[in-house]
Amino acid sequence: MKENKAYNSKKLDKNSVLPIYYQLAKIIEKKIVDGILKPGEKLSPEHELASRYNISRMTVRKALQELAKVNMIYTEKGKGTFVSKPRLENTVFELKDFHDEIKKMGMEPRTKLLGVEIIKADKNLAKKLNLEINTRLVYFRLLISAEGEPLLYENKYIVYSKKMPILESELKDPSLTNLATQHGNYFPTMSKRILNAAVANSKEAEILEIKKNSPVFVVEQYLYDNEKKPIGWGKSVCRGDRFKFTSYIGWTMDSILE
Amino acid sequence: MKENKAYNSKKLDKNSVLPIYYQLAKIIEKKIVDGILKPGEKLSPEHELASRYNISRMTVRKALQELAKVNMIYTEKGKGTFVSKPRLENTVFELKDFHDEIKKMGMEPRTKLLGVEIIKADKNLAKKLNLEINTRLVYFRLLISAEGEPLLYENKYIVYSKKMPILESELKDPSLTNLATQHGNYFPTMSKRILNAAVANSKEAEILEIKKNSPVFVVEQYLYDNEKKPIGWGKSVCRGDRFKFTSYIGWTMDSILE
DNA sequence: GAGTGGTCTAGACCACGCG
DNA sequence: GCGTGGTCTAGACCACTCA
Repeated sequence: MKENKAYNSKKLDKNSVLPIYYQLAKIIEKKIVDGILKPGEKLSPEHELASRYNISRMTVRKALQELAKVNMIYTEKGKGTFVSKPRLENTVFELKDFHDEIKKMGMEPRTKLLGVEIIKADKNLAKKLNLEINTRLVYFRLLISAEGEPLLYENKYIVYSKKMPILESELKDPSLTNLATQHGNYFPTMSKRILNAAVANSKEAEILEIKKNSPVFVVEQYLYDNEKKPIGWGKSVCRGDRFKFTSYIGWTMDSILE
Repeated sequence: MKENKAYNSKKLDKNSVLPIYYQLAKIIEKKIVDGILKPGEKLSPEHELASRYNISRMTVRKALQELAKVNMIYTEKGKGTFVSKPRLENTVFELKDFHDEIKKMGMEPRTKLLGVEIIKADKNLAKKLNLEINTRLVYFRLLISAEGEPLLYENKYIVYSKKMPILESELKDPSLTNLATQHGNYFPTMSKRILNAAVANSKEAEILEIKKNSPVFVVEQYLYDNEKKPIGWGKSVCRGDRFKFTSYIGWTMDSILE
């Protein structure tokens, strides 16, 4: 095709505070966003970019790496580097610890411990945690509120392994990971979460002070140790009228180097 | 502290098919997972790792980069490299195009076009798309099903800018991005999505063949061009009994080099 | 076999954090 | 001032792809 007339190359300022690889990445990004380089098209080979801009190939690679990190380009070994098709549908919704989520919303979360007890696993829990029936578990019931309004009702079960008082400080971080670390001998290394849409049942509605059958998010969390053995399970019911998940995705590189 | 007795260093196999940086990353990962290196602790400086393992510093950096990519370590300029605290609550839920989601579930999606028309923006749409009232929009109504069962009801609005017939092939990818690319003169570069929990209203319930007030996910999507001007908006209602979002997070590096 | 990206080296200079 | 990570160079060899 040879549509690269090359001498339209913007210059790199080697004395700039901005790293050269960043400047180059920006130049290529602009060509893509402006449509000079179209999705599917092949970029010039690395060695050619290196000689064209009078920089080392490693620096070119660093620039391309940044663009690859945000999915604007991809490489195929032995073939070349290509412009990706924009896939603005591939978004991710972040869900951090709910305490953090609430802080992010600009409020101060408060945790109320509704109950803690040692229980024996029933059939259902035994199955979820892949344990024998009657294995002892620590069972937490928590209510998280902000500004006097209940937001979140949580039930968490941790495999019991050591006696530990409930510390006031724990309520500052009632995440499953933290509870398991405090109340179990296991070191959690893996976690699985499932997000469901549901409606509040009578009990949940009462606790959350919403109407029965109001929409809620239900987040289940499984926690595993480094041998993939389950060590905890939790279920959080969040008010649908107070939580939503937002995600942004951009066909730009703005995320890097903020 | 000097707890690095150093000569416990596992050896690197320079003739292995596995890259050296990957072998080193795995060695360090193991030290972290085994608790030899604890969260918050400082790693040996890069130059020290380089000389200890008889490799170049650039290779050490590549190894550390891989670990940083999965948040096991982080660097602080001028200070050093440190082991992160495990944050198993910081998960992300992926939501690709619904067509892809359905395929991922092992089913073959079918899209039915319930209607297309050119409409004029009312007050509500004008506000959402930041346009004048009465601006012309293309309005799509879609129903996506799999195995004879309706799963998803979508309403999408694209800023009208060129006449285009509705192509059969479009229904293979009825994503907002694709529709906007086909039916607008704008090149979408940014997208925002909002995920809500809700209950189906009468109309949605009828179309999705579920009971009124059943739980549903509602995904709103805004699409912008490279000047951040809105060019499309959509609302997808998904059956809560058929969709859930799952996410895994692991304190390991297994994702790299698949 | 020619062209490509993936890995690696052995140096170098810099800006930053801290005492 | 010293130690640290961040950037950069000018080479090298390899494995892969495709004609």
